Amino acid sequence: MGWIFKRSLRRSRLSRWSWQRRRGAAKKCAGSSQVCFEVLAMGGGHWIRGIVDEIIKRGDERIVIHTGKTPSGPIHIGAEREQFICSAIQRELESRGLESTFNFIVDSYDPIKSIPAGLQVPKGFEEELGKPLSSVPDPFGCHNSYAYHFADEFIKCQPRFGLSPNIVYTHELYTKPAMKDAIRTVLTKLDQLKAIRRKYLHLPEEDGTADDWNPVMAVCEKCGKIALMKNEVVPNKIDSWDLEKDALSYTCSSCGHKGQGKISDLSLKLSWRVDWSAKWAVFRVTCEPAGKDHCVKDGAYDMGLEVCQEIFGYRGPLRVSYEWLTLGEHAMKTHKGITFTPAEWLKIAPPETLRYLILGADPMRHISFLPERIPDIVDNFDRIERIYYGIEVPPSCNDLEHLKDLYKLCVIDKPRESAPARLPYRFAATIVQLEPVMGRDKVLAKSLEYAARLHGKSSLSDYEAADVSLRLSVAANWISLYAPSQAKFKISTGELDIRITDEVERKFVTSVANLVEGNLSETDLQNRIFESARALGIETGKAFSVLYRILIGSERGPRLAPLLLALDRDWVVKRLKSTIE
RNA sequence: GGGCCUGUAGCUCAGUACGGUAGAGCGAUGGGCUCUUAACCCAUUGGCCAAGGGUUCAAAUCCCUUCAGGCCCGCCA
Repeated sequence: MGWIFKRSLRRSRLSRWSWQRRRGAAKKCAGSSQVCFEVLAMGGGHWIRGIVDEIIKRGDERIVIHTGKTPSGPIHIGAEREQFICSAIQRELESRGLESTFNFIVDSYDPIKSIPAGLQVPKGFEEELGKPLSSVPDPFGCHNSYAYHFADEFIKCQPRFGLSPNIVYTHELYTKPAMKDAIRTVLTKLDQLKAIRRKYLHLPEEDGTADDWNPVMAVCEKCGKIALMKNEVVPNKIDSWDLEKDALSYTCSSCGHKGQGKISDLSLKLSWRVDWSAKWAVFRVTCEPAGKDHCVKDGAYDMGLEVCQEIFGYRGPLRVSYEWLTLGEHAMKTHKGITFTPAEWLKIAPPETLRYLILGADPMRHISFLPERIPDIVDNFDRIERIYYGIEVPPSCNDLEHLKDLYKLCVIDKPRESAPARLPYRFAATIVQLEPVMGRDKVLAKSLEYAARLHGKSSLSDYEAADVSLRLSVAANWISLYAPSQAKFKISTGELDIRITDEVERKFVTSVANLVEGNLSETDLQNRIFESARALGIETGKAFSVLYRILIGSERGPRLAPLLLALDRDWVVKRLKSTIE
């Protein structure tokens, strides 16, 4: 009998730091013979603690944490939700002195069902549909297969996000004796399995003779396909088998080939609900998170647990269900080409901030992510970092324990001894736009100086300096790829149609032009501009916006003196004067 | 049709387990600052807590109904 880990959303929201766990009376789930417990976290801290309490309570000999993904195309950041939950479980276990194994199952043996929208593939690629992903060529030509290409793209990001699971490819796994045995078990207990399946799919009860379903699929030796992909998926059917002789025959639904051979030699696979259970049993999985789509009543997880128990004799893993991470309002769909990959995240934001986005939210909450909100996310991460180190006080003292836990789960390595000096993302996004005029070195130097000054340090450690540099480069990418127009500015080099008519403003612009010609230092120039504005009786805010309009066509802008000094002096003077002619 | 989840300020979300003055950040507005790298500080603004009903001295919170959105109920993963 599988244990169901039912997390009641209403009772487990992120910021109820003062959670309690209550072991409710066991209650029967309607329509299922399984027992549900409402598991609530006890005490303060992060929700991961409640999950780990449950894991420990199982008393498994070895703790095995699983995640899985089918590399049917680019793997998006939603898949990281599962990865990070596992990573967080592992860290929490570690902090309690417990070791665990973390496997990432790449379902490379699944057939390719469609070609994701927007993916450039060679001509005639449709011919590959129905083959296992592991034997479909890589359309980019850089990996041994389609499966490897997309799996690797995802996997190679993982160490940067602070995790390194063991990778298991199912096309390799299925050659192992343990999986062959699982297939033999399935064939032995086929009638029992059919009955379970009929129950979950709400099919009418039958005597079983008319039900010719069989979860064992064979890869055709002739055409290499495991299923026919037309309007629907038609798997290659098993015609007969003889377990005494370990023999099996099949018909290919694509090319019609009839093949036969030994179970130990043929390329066989189980269809997915049974496949999932078989893997749970083979690896003795303690816990596997799954998307809420699989976790609904009588869904794949429910059925999988029963199959695992009844057919394979293992009670199955603890379920942790999680909601989708959407791109704004849109669910990410690999086959529709709506994706945002971990690699894209790393281009525009520091890695720990994705952990923050995902682990900061209760698993059962939607996370709606939009790339233009990256600065908020990074700022919020910086804020919990300051709270962790006691530099800032959280709005409510109840938050403290949760936020400290959360911070520890987000940092890539271990928290440092003291708060690292960070360059604010918004600062980075601004100054980086001056790179064309200031040059990369000067931008970096200014940024290092600013980060040090903000944190009251005279110099930065190597780690801090590297982080400042990283933030500059991700902010630059964000500006060019995702920043909304109000975050961007451009030196307006084109013809100006601004004419300053107000007499006082004309005087102000003239005096600034003179100041720029005067070869002043940065601080002097900045101060003199203010003095000049005040002397003329213009509001300083208004005075500055006049200058920003002339230079970058915006009401506001980066600190003015450095901007003026970074630009070509003659050009600035000419430009300022052109507005008052 | 059956089931699960969601709906709180312009935006992102806390608060719902155990009913007790409607919260934060961002934004917007105003003010301040020998004065801004879209900064900072202060203040203000903002909500019929999706709608309706019920229970209660008291409901965002518990119960019922409705509406809107997401997802599952495929021999697919």
